[in-house]
Amino acid sequence: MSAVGSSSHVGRPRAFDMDTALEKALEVFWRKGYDGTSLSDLTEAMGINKPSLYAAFGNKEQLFLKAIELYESRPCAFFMPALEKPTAYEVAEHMLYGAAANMANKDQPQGCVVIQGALSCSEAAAAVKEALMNRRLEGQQKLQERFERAKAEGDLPASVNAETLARYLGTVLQGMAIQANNGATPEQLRQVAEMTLLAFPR
Amino acid sequence: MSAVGSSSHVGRPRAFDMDTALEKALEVFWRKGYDGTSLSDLTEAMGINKPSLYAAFGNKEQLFLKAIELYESRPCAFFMPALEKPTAYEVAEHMLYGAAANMANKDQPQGCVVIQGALSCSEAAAAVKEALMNRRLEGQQKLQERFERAKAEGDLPASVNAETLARYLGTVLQGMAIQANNGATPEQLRQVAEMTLLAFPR
DNA sequence: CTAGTTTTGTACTGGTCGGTAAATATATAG
DNA sequence: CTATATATTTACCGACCAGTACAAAACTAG
Repeated sequence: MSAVGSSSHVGRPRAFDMDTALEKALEVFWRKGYDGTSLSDLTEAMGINKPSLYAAFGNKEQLFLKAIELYESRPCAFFMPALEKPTAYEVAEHMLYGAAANMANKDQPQGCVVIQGALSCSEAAAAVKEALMNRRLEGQQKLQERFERAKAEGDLPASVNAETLARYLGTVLQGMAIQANNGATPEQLRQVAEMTLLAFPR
Repeated sequence: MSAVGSSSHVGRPRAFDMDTALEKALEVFWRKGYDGTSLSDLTEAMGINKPSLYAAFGNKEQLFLKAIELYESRPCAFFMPALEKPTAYEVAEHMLYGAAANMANKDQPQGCVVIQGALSCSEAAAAVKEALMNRRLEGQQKLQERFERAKAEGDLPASVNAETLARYLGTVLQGMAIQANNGATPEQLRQVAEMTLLAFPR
């Protein structure tokens, strides 16, 4: 066993950076959706040839799933951080205003790739569609659990239905993606966030 | 000029019904989206061959647009009828509960084809995407105008921002389509509708 | 009947799809 | 240096894409 630094590779070194290539792929999938994105779109945006793409990421489907993982783990992702706010109301608040800022951010495609990546799609995209469905359901489930915890902590009244509250919030967040897709500005989405919070139990 | 009854046609008669064929096409586009639907999907579902499709409907894009027209003029469409309710609150109420029933209706694809037909899509679908965007904006505009009328009629307080209210409602309605796509039941969507109305000015 | 008109099924177009085989290039290990 | 391992480029695969040419079929008009 030889002492190995963090990078001792045999063979020709990769000529591109996998992370930045994955960012490029994410951007294309985000704008065009899974069905609407061709391998040519991807290789052109990533600046690599097809065999390099397949060697590095598997195939189109696996590349998409890796892009989604990147999307959710980005520094600008707002969902998970919002869950950690101290009160249920602040959770909702940060999530809604985070979505308003993020989904209408002009520096990236409008909306949310988890929502619009494969909403209606071909059979070829069925697995991808299901993966995205599960992500959305898991997000809502986490929100529900957070609200159940808030009830246990006395932060929300016991009369509140955590599942309904989570679904209401999830519905607005998902609707915001469509609004952003339609050209809504961050300010307009903030107004929606403000109205949404009016229905929140205090 | 000869007196013409409603049906005097020269040439070989069409062997299929255009309306039912268009219904079938709508169902496919609804489930698979514009990019995800192939001409083979369409001809198979419609029970006709490609030349018949092209002769009757133009091409894939025109067929899609005609299917959307059909969708919006269906008897089960809820949007336009809701606009005619006497009060702003009832407008919102009927729209939300109509959406809950319609979008999660198990007898048809889940969600709304105007929302999910071409959300993220290829360049080939750009015209279709824009047409759907405009439909969504027009719907929200009609809602806004209805709420402005309600303010003029004293049915809504003058302090209400009709545009924001319309956007809030539009956001929830669009979010409901995603929820339905995720398998939400009509009852679950009704609960969302109920919460949404809590934020409505009375 | 014939002439004219439209729809039908079959077969085909050039182009693009996702994916890969094979040869060449560039690194490390010894 | 040689041997080995990995990445690169080029060229290609069969399948499918949206769309169409063409001739046979089925109707009306006269």
